[in-house]
Amino acid sequence: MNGFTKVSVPPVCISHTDMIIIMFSEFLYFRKEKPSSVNPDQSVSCRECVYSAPLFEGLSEEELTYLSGYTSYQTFKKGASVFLRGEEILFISLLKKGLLKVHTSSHDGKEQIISLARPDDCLGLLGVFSGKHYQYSYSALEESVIFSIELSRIKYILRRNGTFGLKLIGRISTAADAIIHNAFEIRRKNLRGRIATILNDFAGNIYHSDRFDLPVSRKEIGELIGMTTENVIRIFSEYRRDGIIAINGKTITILDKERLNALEKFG
Amino acid sequence: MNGFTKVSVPPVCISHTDMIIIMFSEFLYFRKEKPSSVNPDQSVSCRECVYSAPLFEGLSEEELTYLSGYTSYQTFKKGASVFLRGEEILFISLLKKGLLKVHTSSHDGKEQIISLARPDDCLGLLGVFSGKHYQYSYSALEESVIFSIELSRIKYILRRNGTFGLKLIGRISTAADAIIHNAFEIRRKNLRGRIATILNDFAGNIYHSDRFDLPVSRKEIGELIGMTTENVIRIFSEYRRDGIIAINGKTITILDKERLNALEKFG
DNA sequence: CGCGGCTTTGATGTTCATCAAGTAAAGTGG
DNA sequence: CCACTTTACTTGATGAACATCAAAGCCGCG
Repeated sequence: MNGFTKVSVPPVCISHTDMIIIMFSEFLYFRKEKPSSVNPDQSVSCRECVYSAPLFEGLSEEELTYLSGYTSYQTFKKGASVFLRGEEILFISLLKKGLLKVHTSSHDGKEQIISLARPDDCLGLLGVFSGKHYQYSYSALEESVIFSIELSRIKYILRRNGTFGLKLIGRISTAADAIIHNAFEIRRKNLRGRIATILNDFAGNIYHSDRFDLPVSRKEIGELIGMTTENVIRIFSEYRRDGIIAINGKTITILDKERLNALEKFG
Repeated sequence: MNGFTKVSVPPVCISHTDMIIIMFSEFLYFRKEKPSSVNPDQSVSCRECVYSAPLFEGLSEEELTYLSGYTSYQTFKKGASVFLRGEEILFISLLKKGLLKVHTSSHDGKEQIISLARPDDCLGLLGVFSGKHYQYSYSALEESVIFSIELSRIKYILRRNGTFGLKLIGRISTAADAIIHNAFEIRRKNLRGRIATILNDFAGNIYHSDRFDLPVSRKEIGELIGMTTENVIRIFSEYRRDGIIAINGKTITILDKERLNALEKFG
């Protein structure tokens, strides 16, 4: 029903003896489409990933080894679907590199983007413990690398290590709170303010540069901040005419940060 | 800074020998204003409350007894402030009876209501594990009873009982997800649909009756679903003219549920 | 009794979505 | 690789939805 089937394990992971176990685990599924491009970069390993993720600080050596034995990773090309709404959640997934959109479509077919997932974000964390299925779909906006740890193994650790639970709760809370805060902030703002907000977000929080390539279409920006494609474009054009930004296709350069900040606050 | 100071412990709780300990605990604070009316109803006890709350299912007798020793309760009159944004979170609080609004005001002074807290909801659960302070304010819309369990004691249990942690995570996830889902649903809808939604929410989820007294002003409804007071009233009037609802001051009667449902879906 | 907050209605203007139409860019199949 | 199709982008015109402003009645409260 949801497009899952077994597929070859990424080569780096196969080299772990531990990983062999996974192949026989009833919990192991991969997406029907082959991983769009398995990253051959040998510097990325599951063990290293688990060991270095801030989420797992405080776990014992033993626990880390245990988890890394049930970890795999996949690379997704730009545009590829990572998880679909309704799929069963079998992993805790950690975005290691890239950018995802978390989205859903309402019954009348209109797409809504709930949030963007950035490196070190966990995927589906909200839904994991309140339901068995993803509540939103996840799609790659850039080439993205995702580490997946079997959910049942995480739960095994959770039951034994309350401190880890506290940490995970913190993770979930922070992520959820950011989404909620954002949703209400966006709602308060007029269209000019919303565009200013998202531009500052890309420049400040995602790309850390005043010049960046938009990873999303104008339409997707509209879906993210609740406005129509046409108005996204209109306000982009307006900001360009006013010398606040420069636009070259997908490339945006912020020219007048002060006015943009003022616009973010007051529309 | 935030209006906390010691105050007499509610009588029922004082009767627990365990509770005496609380009085000397550095963690014990009560609000500066006396609890607006301490409920003398002897049928409500902290022990009973902790034992019966679904959140605590699965805890051992010992653990329950431990927690109930660090539990107190307070009654808040309609309109009273329960927690203020920015206050330190010292308790996990459980709304036992009544209705609260979870709200905040933006820097330009406009109020926004994030959600309504119903009986059995936990207060500030989102913020507890991501920060030390309440992110939103909580105010009573009806006379409300709140049980508070010392946060440090909860954490003590959490570290030792991973299953309880899993349960709490589920709680947090579910609550956060409901808020997020709601926020995006409301955003999709036009004003007519929003009013229909909130009327159905009051009738179906809160009062379980087609006839109920609105616990909020028209202004607050606007703050909750993102529209102006005037338009809330206008659409109320429109629905009354169309025979969908009857209005008598704060009393609302839903007359035509089918049309209301249709309006909720399609505006 | 008078004041302030809540409610209500009408008039007005702004903001924003929709529609339409055209250009550019990007994928697709022969 | 080119013709073809589709998708993304852009601008303008129009109207609908919604906020704002104004005015008046109502109610509770000190």
